[in-house]
Amino acid sequence: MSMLDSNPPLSFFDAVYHVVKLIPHGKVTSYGAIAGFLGSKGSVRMVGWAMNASHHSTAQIPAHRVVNRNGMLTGKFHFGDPQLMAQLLSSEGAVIENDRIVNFKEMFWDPLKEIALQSD
DNA sequence: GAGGTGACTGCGA
DNA sequence: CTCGCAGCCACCT
Repeated sequence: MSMLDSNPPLSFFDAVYHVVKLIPHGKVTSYGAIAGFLGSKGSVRMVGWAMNASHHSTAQIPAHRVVNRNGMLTGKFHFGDPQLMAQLLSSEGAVIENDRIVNFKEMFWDPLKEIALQSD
């Protein structure tokens, strides 16, 4: 079968998209948190790569809610307009200052913890 | 089939 | 404080 015909149960990208779509409004998370939730803490790069491909996905991915561990808007240049990411986050209650979420700690949403609590 | 790439992270100097 | 390096793995050429 060709690689285009591959039909895995759930690709790594899809898993990332699933987690990102679970991020509540007004909350944000980090690449490392997502990678840790997926069980591959070392795959943080792949998470970012998945977000890059999120544009290719038809589903709406709130990629603006994913930032690095410092709460910095590292991927803001991938939204077409560099200000869009900060604008979206700002509209959700985030305080952006110098391309960084000042209240990042307050808005941080850890899927590994939050989802685990919801699961049971 | 093999090599290059990356929206990250942690540690060392 | 800043800067550099290694690790990790799926996707693309």
